[in-house]
Amino acid sequence: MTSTPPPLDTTQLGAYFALIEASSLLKHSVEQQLRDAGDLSYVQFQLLATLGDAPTGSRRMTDLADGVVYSRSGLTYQAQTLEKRGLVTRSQSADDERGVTVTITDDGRAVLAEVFPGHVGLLDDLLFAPLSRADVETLADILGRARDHMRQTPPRSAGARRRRKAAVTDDSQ
Amino acid sequence: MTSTPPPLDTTQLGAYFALIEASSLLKHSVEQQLRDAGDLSYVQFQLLATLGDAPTGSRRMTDLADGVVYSRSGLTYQAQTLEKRGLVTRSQSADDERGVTVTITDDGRAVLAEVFPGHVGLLDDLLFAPLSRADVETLADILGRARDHMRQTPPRSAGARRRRKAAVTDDSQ
DNA sequence: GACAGTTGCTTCGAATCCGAAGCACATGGC
DNA sequence: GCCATGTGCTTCGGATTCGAAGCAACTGTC
Repeated sequence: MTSTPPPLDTTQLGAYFALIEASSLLKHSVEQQLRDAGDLSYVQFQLLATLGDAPTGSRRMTDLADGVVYSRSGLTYQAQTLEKRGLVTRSQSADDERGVTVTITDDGRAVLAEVFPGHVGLLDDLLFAPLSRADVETLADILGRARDHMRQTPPRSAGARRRRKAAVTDDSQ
Repeated sequence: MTSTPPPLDTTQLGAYFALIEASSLLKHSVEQQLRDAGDLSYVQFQLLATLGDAPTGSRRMTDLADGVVYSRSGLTYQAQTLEKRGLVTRSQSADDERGVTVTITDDGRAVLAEVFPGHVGLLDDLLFAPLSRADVETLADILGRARDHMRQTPPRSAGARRRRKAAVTDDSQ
């Protein structure tokens, strides 16, 4: 028997629903903007942005997948798509024969630059408009803690083959 | 083009990323739990929960779609799936011949009751564990406002049929 | 009542997504 | 070196998703 069907109180329920709804609404809108502005899906944008943010402009597949919270197979698919469009290149990792390093190209950076203003504008309109500066800071703090906690806490029955701790590979030095 | 790439400051970026990442991580974990506990996808759970929450246990398709931020066609697909499993029924609306009313069945409620404890438990572990009571309240407030704002603000291309883009030049008539 | 425009839902096709299985390389024990 | 096991990525099959197009019913105007 389930000992106690632990009822979430109204506040918790409200926070949970607000989180899910807000992120869904935002994601949908952003997705449309990205599609219009640069024919990118949300994941593709996230990937390009992640790569563009990296010092070397490149990352390993697994790290990318973890970064954007995506399945490995899904990432393979998207990486292929992006490669076909010339926005990234894929090459064998230097130190690990089976590793694949994904690198953003100049075209990729160009597309990124193309969509970014609109992206930011949309965020301002939809997400930040009704929020004060303090709200945004608080939000970043609270959700940041939640995210960090979830990243550390493996799902109860992680079916994954094995969870490996990140050994931050410091690139060229 | 926009000559001013309005740069989001670090805090805004942090809030945005935290929102996306937190909701993604949460959604993925919840999805697994729902799959294991009751063979439900996240949307299906949302639909059942929405119906179970309604006084009459039923809603119109469009209202459901809006509620869970979903496409109409996607909802049709899921409603069919749920109907095949006997968790909901679909019937013609009384007042509108073309409207379809979806109603949760006893089996549907049973499945809902089956997965709910685990669902709540997971939320406690993943989302609420690192947050104080005040955090949760604040979160509900801020994200609630953001959600309400987004619900009111039609996306630039709302997709409604009557809403035609100005860019389309065939303004026949 | 007939008409045109609108709305509710479904069908259709194509894209995207995931988990499981598979392949290739890596690593440790012998 | 050789095997067992672990890890990185891809392939495969199936499920899910969306937008556009289509059909049926509603609405207002005349």
